[in-house]
Parts: sequence; structure tokens; C-alpha cells
Amino acid sequence: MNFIATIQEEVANALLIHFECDVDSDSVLINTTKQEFEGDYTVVLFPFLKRAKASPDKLGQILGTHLEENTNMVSCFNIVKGFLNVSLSNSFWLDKLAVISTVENYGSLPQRSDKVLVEYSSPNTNKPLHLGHIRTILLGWSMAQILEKAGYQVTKTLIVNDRGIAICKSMLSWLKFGDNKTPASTGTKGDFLVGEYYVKFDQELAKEYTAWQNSDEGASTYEKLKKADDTIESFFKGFKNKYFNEHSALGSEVKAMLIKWEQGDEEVKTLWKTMNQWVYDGHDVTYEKLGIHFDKAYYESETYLTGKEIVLEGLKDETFYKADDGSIWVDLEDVGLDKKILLRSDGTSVYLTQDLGTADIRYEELGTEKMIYVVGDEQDYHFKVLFEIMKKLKRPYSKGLYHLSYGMIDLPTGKMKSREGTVVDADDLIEEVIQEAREGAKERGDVTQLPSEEQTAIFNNIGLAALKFFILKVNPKKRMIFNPADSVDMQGQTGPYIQNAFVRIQSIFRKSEEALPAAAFEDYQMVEVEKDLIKTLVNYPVVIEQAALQYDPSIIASYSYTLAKQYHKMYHDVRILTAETELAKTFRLHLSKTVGSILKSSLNLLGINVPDRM
RNA sequence: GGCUCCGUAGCUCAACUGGAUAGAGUACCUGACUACGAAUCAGGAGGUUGCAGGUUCGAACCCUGCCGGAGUCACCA
Repeated sequence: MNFIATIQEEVANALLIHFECDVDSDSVLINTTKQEFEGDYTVVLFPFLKRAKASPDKLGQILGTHLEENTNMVSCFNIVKGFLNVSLSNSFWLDKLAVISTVENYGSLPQRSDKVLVEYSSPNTNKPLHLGHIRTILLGWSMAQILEKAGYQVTKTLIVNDRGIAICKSMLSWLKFGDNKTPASTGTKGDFLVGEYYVKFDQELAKEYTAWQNSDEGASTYEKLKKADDTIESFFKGFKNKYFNEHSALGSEVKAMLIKWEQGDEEVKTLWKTMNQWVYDGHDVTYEKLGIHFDKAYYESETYLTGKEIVLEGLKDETFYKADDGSIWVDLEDVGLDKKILLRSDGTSVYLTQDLGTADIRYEELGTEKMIYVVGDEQDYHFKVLFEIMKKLKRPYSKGLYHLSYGMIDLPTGKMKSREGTVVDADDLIEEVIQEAREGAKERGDVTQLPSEEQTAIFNNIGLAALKFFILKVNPKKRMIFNPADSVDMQGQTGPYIQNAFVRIQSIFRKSEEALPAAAFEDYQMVEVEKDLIKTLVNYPVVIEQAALQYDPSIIASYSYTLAKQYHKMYHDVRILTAETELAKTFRLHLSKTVGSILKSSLNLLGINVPDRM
């Protein structure tokens, strides 16, 4: 099947036979030939010139002739400036299409026994999901699909940060200012309702802090602790944490609540459960709208204790050490990192503790030796540390850990900040793109006769395709800029553009009455646009492997765009149902059908569905 | 300040991991619907790849130094 490897081997063979050069066939670089030149694939000759002691033209001539004579696929070749361009024969490509069109699940890689876990989303239980979450969710979902296609057994998970001081803030705030309002009583989505009280807490705290700054105590603290270059403003900005921990009335109330929670206080736990459930219900609605789900959820509240045990064990076998105040640390200076705290002096856990526990629990339950964390790049350091600790603890899965680090999404106005109210809520954004799709479709009028539920499904489909493709087409590592005002495009390099190619294909098959004849078209002489499509189809498994290996869905995104683009061009350039000959028609119908199924398959890897009409 | 990442057309992104004249989309200008769906196709214009050196047959990519931006360096998560 892999003819590229065959070409590489033959080139290596020829070098050995004709020039006594022994080269590894893997090191023979084969590129797809650029559009401007004639040929399908290109052998780069430069690396062999010195060793073969031959000019590029002579070397190319000999290699090309060798390929012609020793493979049954090369039809001709040419040499341009050190590049050997070879063309594969018409029948070679026709064979490829015949095979691809009959293979079930084309593109799937052989099944492996490896189990992989993908973690994404990781929400807090005190606010709604926003644009940033959308990127993890889409990346995680897509990555899971890709890995499954690449043969892995995948479990999709999320970790919910359901405990800690932040959650207590919204709880306390609701108790104080909530008037017993519930999602049901107000008709507000649960995550938004809880989010309101979380924000409210910060506002009240800010008020309290301002008042304190103007009090005698505040003034004397400033005089006592200010540094030479401090202004009043800069001082109090820097002092904020300390104020919250040592002086704030609200602060001490919240901390008291956290302690009650840890002690299992009935009243606090009940409130905690109730409010968390409001948020989960809200988040579930958002996930549902996005068309994604999880196989299993983990909760920090259920894993942090295991984390503590791991830390204590590590202390026993001296992987970790205890400081004078009783806090427990790990020293990672031998691998170029810092010392990190794992357990506070009062015995409570920190962020790292929880992740240690979660990983162990997952491994025990699922046996996944590969775990992929889809988390923003602001946590690059955290994961470096986490993975090093696991190595030190000699966990069996420590070699299979990967942080799929993605860049933050910026707005044209700069960074999103929840405190400044510049976040884009996921729900709003989803509604917006669907609305956009709705208006676009209404204008075109192709679907307006359909029943309204069907229309709604189509609009959702198109809007989400636009949004998902827009985010997934960008390399995850890169920071990206998102302009919600322009919302998302539906033309050009977009999700709907690709969907449209699929819809056109469906439309053809609705119109063609006869059943598709058998794939007998050996004598058909293809035109360029048709061959280009087959070339792209042939590449599908390679692209999947690459995307899986590099943890990068954007590779799939650009692949499906290329395929759609080539199809649109062919559709425009040649007639299908009214083709010149029966042979051409048969060939094009088979080609169309295969392109359609690969478009569907590749979009599916991005979490995008294809409609039959739009 | 230390460490890490980033800088490509007006804008949003590519570039097969060191290969040919750096490609797409968008916006702008032109052309193509009585032809299988125009959410389409074709053409034009748009670049000193932040700057300066270096490495080699060849550099957006590797090395060095600047300039600009982001992240991180919490007993926050």
C-alpha cells in the first residue's frame, strides 16, 4: 500500500547499484511536487550529490530511469534544478481510487492495545464556560476522535475543580445576598446564577478593601510596610492577598467556611452539593449544544485525599522532604526546576496534590498508560513539574504523559479577563454563530421549505461548523485572536465551505436515479483536477497518523479544506451527471462518492457534522 | 530580573519539520448563474518572513546578539 516507501527504497537501491552509495531509504526525502511543475512526487537530489560525485542532472537521469524500469507505477520524470519530479501513471491512480472507494472506514489505522486518556475542559464550579473553555473542549474532543481513528482505545474525561476557596466565595455570597434564589425560581441557567454571586463576592470584597484603606488601620499599615518606591495605589494593589488573608472580615468568613467544608459540616456540604449541581446542569447544556460529551468525570473533591496519601508515602521513602514548619516539598533542582510545595503546613492540599491523586486513580480504574492533558499554556510549568514528580515516584504511566498545551484566545481588545467583564460566554457565542447561519440560509432560501425542526438542526449544524473549524484550524500551540463582533465567517476557508462540498455531492446523488455502477473505469483518462483529488484521498491515512503523532487537529482541518477546495474546483470544471461519456460519468460518480465519505469522516474528526442540505 | 513561548500580505492563518518563485482565506478591484446548489469558480493587486550577523549547495525554520509581545517564577486553581 505504501508506495512512497517503495519509491524511497528504489532510490536507495539505485544509489547503491549505480554509485555505490549506501543510504538509508528513510532518509530519501520525497515531497509532493509543487503545482507549477509537472509531476506527482519529487525526490530531492542535493543530499546525494557529493557522495555520488555526480551532477544533479546526471544523478536525476539515472535515478529516474531506474524508477521507470523497476517500479510499475512511474510513467515519466523530469529534472529541474536538483529536483527529480516523477509522474505516476494514470492506471496507478485509478487503482488507488478503486481500492479506496471500497475500503470500509478508509483512513483508520490498525487497532492497537494502547489505552489513552484525554482530559479536557476542566471547569471551575463557580462560573459559566467561556470562549477559552471552548478551545480546550474542541481540541480535546477532536484529539480523542483522531486518536481513536489512529487505533487507540480512548477515554474522554474531565476533572472538575469542585472544591477550594473560590467555590466557598460564591457559596458565602449566595447566602448573604442570594435571597434564596434558585435557577428554577429565577429562570436563570445555573452556572450563570452561581457566577453572578461569585462576581458579587469580589465586588463586595473590593468595597470592603477600599473602606479599610481609608481607615486608621489601613493608613498605619501603609506607613509601616511601604517601600521606598511605593505609591499608595501600588502598595495596596500588592497588599491585596495579604489583606484578604489577614484583615478581611469576608475573607475570614470564607476561610471558616472552607474549614467547615473540610470537616464535613452537614449544612455547608448540602449547600455545596446544591450549588455545584446548578453549575453542572448549566455546563451540561453547553456541552450538549457543542455536541460533545465525556466518558467519565473526576472530581477534585474525590481525588485530593488520594493525592495527600501519595505525598505522605513519598515523604516516607524520602522522595519528598519536610520543611521546619511541617510543609512537604519536592526538590526538582536536579532536573533544572525549582522546589515545589506539595502539602501546606496545616496539612491541606494544593493544586499539584490533586493532580497526583487523580492520575493514580485513573490509572487504577482504566489502566491508561498514556494520558493527555488539554490545558492552556499558562500551565506549562505546572505540568513540567507534575510529570517530573511522577517520574520520581516511578509511576508506570509516567512516560506516557503529555500536556497538549494550547495558546490563550485573545480578543481584538486584548486579553479576556473575567474580573473586567471582558469574557465571551460560550452560550452567547454559540447562539450568535447559529443565528448568523440562520440568516445566511434564509437569504439563500434553499432550506426554507423544510419543516422547521429540520431547519433548526441544519442551522445549528452550520453555525457550529463555522465556530469549530475557526478554532481548530489554528495550530493549538499558537495564541489566537478571536473577534466576536465579526463573529465567524461562513465563506472561504471555513467549516460551511467544506460542508457545502458535501452537500453538493449529496445533491448529485439525489438527482442521479440509477444505482451507482460498479467501479469499472480502468480505461478512463483522467484530467488534472481529478487526479489531484485522488492524490489527496491517498494522503488521508498519512495525515491522520501525523495529527495523532503531533497532537494537532489543525492538520486535519487543513486537509479537509484542501479536499473540499479541490472538489469545488472539479465540480466547476467538469460535468458529472451529464458527462461526455458513460465512462467519465461512472468514474466521477465514484470519485464524488468517495470524496463525500472522506469529507464526512475528516469533519467528524473535528467534531463537525455534515448536513445533506444547507 | 531568571526561565519558556511567540513575531510571516491590511486582517485571520499555512508552509510536509532545512528544499524549488513563502501559500490560502478575508477585505479591495475584475470576470463567470436559462449548465449537476454561486456558502462556488477564475483573474488582479497585496511580502526585505521584527532587525543584524553566522552556519551550508540551500534558512521563515538551526546558532548568536538586539527590538517588540505573551506566559511563568503563589502555602491560587
